[in-house]
Formats: sequence, C-alpha cells, structure tokens
Amino acid sequence: MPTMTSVAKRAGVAVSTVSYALNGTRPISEETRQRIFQAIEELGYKPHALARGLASKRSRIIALLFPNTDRGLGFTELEFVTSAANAAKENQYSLVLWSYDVHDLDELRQLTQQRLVDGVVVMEVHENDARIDMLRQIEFPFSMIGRCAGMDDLGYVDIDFSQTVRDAVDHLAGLGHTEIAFLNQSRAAFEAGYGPAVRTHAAFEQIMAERDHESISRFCRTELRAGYDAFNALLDEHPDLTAIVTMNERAVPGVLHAIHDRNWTVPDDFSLVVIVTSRTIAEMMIPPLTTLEAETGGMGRLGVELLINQLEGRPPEQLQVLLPCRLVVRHSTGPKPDRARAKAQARSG
Amino acid sequence: MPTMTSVAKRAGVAVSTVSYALNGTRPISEETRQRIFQAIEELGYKPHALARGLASKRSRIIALLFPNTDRGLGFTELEFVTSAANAAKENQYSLVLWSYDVHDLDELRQLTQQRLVDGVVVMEVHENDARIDMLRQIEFPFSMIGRCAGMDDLGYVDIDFSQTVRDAVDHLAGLGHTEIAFLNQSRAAFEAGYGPAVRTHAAFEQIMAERDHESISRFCRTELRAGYDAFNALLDEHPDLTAIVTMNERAVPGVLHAIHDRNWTVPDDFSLVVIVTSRTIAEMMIPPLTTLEAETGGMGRLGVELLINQLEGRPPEQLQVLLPCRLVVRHSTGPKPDRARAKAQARSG
DNA sequence: CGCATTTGTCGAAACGTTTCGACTATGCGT
DNA sequence: ACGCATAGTCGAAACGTTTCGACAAATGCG
Repeated sequence: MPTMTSVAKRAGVAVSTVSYALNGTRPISEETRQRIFQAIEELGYKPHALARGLASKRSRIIALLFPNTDRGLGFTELEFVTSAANAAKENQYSLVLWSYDVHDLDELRQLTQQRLVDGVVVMEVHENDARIDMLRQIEFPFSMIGRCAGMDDLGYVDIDFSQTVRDAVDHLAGLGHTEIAFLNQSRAAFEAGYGPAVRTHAAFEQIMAERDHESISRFCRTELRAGYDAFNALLDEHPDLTAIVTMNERAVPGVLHAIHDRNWTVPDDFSLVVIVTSRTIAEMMIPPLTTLEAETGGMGRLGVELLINQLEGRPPEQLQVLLPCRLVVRHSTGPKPDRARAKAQARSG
Repeated sequence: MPTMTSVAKRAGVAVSTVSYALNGTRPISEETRQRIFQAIEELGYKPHALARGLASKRSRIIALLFPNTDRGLGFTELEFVTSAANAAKENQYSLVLWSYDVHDLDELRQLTQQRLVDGVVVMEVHENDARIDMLRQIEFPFSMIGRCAGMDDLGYVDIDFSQTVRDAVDHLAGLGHTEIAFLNQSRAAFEAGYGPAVRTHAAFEQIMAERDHESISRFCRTELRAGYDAFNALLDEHPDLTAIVTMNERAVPGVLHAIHDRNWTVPDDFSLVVIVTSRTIAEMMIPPLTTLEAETGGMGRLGVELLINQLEGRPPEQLQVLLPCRLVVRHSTGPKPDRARAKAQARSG
C-alpha cells in the first residue's frame, strides 16, 4: 500500500512537501505540485485517515448520538440519519452512529475521551438534558437536534412547533371547526421534558386561549391501541369535537379505526391533521392525511453542518435554526360537519 | 488529557507494560496490574482510538454501506441500521455510515484505501454486484445483506424469500383462493438484479407451477399511484383474481384505494398479504394487514457479527444465514369471495 | 545596491499507541 | 549445581501523517 513516503520518493521531494501540496498548508511551486500529483496518481495513493487524524488532532469523524429505544427509531428519524450521513460526506467527514443508553452518562464521557470523533450531533434533546450539560462542561463540540434550557449560545436546529400547531389550527378553523382537540404523545415523554411534546402542548394551549376556547388535549402512547382508546375517551368527554390535531403518527391508525367504528367517515364526520410527519406516512393511510410536513432531511443536514462549521472555526450563517412545516391538504380534513342535521337525516333515512 | 505515558509514570512502569496490561498481550504480575489500573482510574485515562488504530493496524471501525437513493431508505432498512449500530457497539466496534453512489465504484475504492475501517457491511446487494467483485479483488473484508452470484465462500445474511412467498400463497390457498397474483417491485429494480425482486418473482413462478396455475405477476413502482394503476390493470386482465401477494409496501395504499373505488371491501371481496414488511406498517393501514414479517433487526445484527467474526479470525457459527418471515394474520385476508353470488345479491338487493 | 520579506523546500520532532527483541529473575527437571 | 524454559518487564522502533523551525533563493522597496 503506497504511503506518503513512497510518493515523496517518486516525486523526488521531502514528505513534508507532499503534505503541503496535499493540504495547501504552505505554498508549493506549480512544477513540484505537478510532479507530486503525478506520483500520487501513478501510485494510487490515498492518505491514511488514522495517521492523519493522529498527527493533526482532527479525525474528521463526527458522531450522531441517537437514543437506544427498544423499538428503534421512528420514521421521521430515518430520513434524518441518511441526510446527516450525506451532509457529512459532502464535507469530507465520516459519520459514526452511536446509540446511547439514556441513563448512562458515563458511557458518553468514555466515548468522547476516545478522541475518535471531533464532535457530536445530539438527537432528541430534552428540556433539561444531562448529556448537554456534560458535553458543555468538558467543552466537547456538539450541535443539537432540538433545544434545551439555557441554550442561548448553543447551536441547534429544531422544528418551529409553535408555528406548526398554529398553522394546523388555522387550517381547521378555516374549514369552520371550533371544537378542536390536541392529541399529544405519551405523558411519560412530556414529563421527561421531551421538547416536541412540551412545545406543541404549550403552543396549543396558547392558541386556544387566544381564540377564547377551552384547550382540550390528551396524552397518548405512541401505538395503535392507545390511539383508539384516546379518541373514544376524548369523544366521551367532549361529544362536540369535530377535529383533532396530533403529532402522534403511530396513534393515528387507532384514531381512524375508532372513527370508523362509530360509522363515521373522514373527513365528512371528523377531521384530522397530523403535524410533523412525512409524506410517506400520510399517503399510507386511508384516506391520505392532511399534514404539516417537516423537512427532516433538512434537519439532519443542518445539524451536521452546524457542527462542522463550528469545528472548522467558520462562523455559521445561523447558529440557531427553526424549520417550518409545510401544510399539505389531502383528504383527512373537510368542512365542519353538522352533527344535528346528520343525526336527523339518519333517523329519517 | 491523560496519555499512556502519564499512566506509566504514575504506576512506575514502562509504557509497553501498560499496553500489555490493557490488552492482555503478555503476562503481567497481579501486583503491577493493580498499580496500573489504579493509575488509570485516578487519571481517568482512556486509550486514544486513532493512535491505537494506527499502531495496531486495526481501527475497530466498520462501515455500513447503503445506497444513496433519492427517496432515502425504506422503513425496513431503519431498524436495520440501528440494530447494526447496536451490534457493533456490543462488540466494541464503531459503525460508520457510508452512503454510496451506485454508479461510482471508484468512490468505494477510495474509501477503502483510507484505511479508516477494517471492513464493510454491504446493504442491498444485487445479483451481479460490481461492488462485491471489487471488494473481493482488493481483498477487503466484508459481509453482505442479501446475496449475489458466485458467493459460495462469502458470508451473508438474507431473507428466505422463497419460503416466505410459499407461506403467503399457502395461507391464501388455505382460505380457498386459487386466483392469486404477485405484485412485484419496479421492473427497473428487477432488471438491475435486485435480489428481493428477483427471488420473490422466481419463487412465485415456481410455486404456481407446482400448483398447475398460471403465474400472474406484475411490476409496479414503489409508490401509491403506481399501486392504484397496477391493481386496476391486473383486474382488467384477470377479473377472477381474488387475492394478491406483494412485497411492495409503498404501493399497498394505492391498491387499497383501488379496491375501495370498486366498492369492494378488504377482506370480504379481496385479500391482500404483504410480505417482508414490518408490524408498524401493517398496523398503519386500514384494515390492518396480514403480513409475513421479517426480523430486520436480526439482519443488521447478523450482518455486523458476520463481519466482526471474520475480522477477528473467529470462525463464524454460520457463514450464510437465511432468515424466515413470520406469518401474522390480521384483517386483510379472508375466505375466497363468491363473486357470482355477490353480484346476484347486488342485482336483487 | 543592500536589506527585509516572501516563496519554496527540507529535516526532524511530534501524535499516542503496539509490538519486537532483549534482559533479568524465578522455578523446573536432571 | 547446571542449563532452560517461562513469567515479567523494559526500551526502542515502528505506524503514516502534520507541523515547526530553518534555510536558500527569489523578490520587493527605498
């Protein structure tokens, strides 16, 4: 396997000269450069990543830190991972995947001490996140997907949850709906300070307050059955509900089943808008869902770029980015139904 | 940051001794070992991954090679990636993600020459895969998810497509269905030699031949609209069809729409079994799908373990693994409908 | 024309490990 | 008592880069 020394020999120069030519660290005459690159070409030389990293103290590897839940990542996170990998590659970095045990802070410390990676992108940041505190304390470079408390000087990229909820409610209100509920993710996630759950909840409350409406919301585990039960519970308590906003994509099938079991159809009898989800999910349901779609790909990319900018000492264009979601109207939302008339019709029909 | 030299000083031994103690490369007296580990503890020392890799010529990093398609990975692949990362971690390896351009072989060669990784796990292997040929030629260690031609001595893990298709057909036959079609993935994938598409096709043909039935199958792009059209085309040509087997999960919603638009219901008027998919997908549809579910998590793990065994010179328990899929009966399959009677009823009703 | 700067290059010292050969005790068989 | 393997340790040479200081030649400037 060719090494830098063999290249230097063949080109008739010192190894340091080869290094300068390769990295542009110092000026090199055009003629020498030519000779060097020719030698490189002929030998098929590629710098040894580890040696380079050891000498330069920069491995050009970054890690993506993702939570090690039992049921793997959600859909949204997938596009995320691939786009992060692509973004890293475009910047000549490698991306390593570190799953972490949420409760084992020490593991994370160990990992950073190995000096394998120059920095980490932390996924699923919580409101008070011990990991962030630690990284900060040991001054290890990082960027975040999501936000946490006291983050004024930290780089992050997140979804603009507040605006997204507002857009969802506005869409429904535009169709005449007034009795709207919010179906959150699990109470556990909320109480753990999971950003999306906390922020959407707060946003919904505020928006309803602005509209002088009661804020009806409910937690729901991220699974079919929980969605089914949650919908029924919600309608038992608030029979006048005509629409739901939710970020709980896994519960949606359950909700649809429950609606179906009432002999209602979507969107004639009930409207549903799912926020922060993807087109693929939306099109998988029947009927196809009206959504507010996040550009998750963009998030992975931005998270990586934020980190790399920081590593290279480049000032980022924006240290903190809030991404909007795009409203895509499909077939799960429609005008507010007239339940009284519907009932009368059913009786006469 | 503490280094091996500082540990050696504090313990009053040579650096090489520390190395031996750490790796068990040579015998160390119990007493010295104690002193060394105490020093390590006190200093909070962790070996420098790059230095270790450089000196030992083994980075303990492996790469997962995934295709860089525009629409990102499918759902199935997600669990896959996370389980691979976990398996690597459990074996004290790091996993880096390399997306590759299918057409750029040179890029792959470059990557391997960087000597960053000890080996690669190749995803989505094709029947005649140039990448595999290259890796083989340069004798770079690898394992495969999927199979390719001439792979007798290569390690791989794949799904037992043939058995899976058989199980699907048997399930439908058990319900009385005889007119069954297979909805494949895109013709492009098939012609590119994409293993799953090729193998399921072949299996279906053979099984139908065994049953003395015509083998009706059709290619279909992996998207909603294509599923819709494919179903209609299929039923125009073969009006007696009562069931479909498919591995094209993205087309399924389209198929369901098309069925719905005929005023048919699933499973009363038509049965559908989706193979090599996941529970999450199955539960997302209405009605929940009868599936043959792959343990994708197991695949990622196995692929990684296969590679690591090879790297460590351990003989693998099994060099080649075929994973079965499990039949999960939900609500998209039912007894063969009696179309004639149904029609008569409709006329009289 | 002389002096300071810049350009282009070199050699050597890092970077933090592993590994090899060599050396001293120690215990063994004879 | 004598050689001999073995346990336990050391020092030094890798591994393949980057980076620093030095230096000669070329260039600019008053």
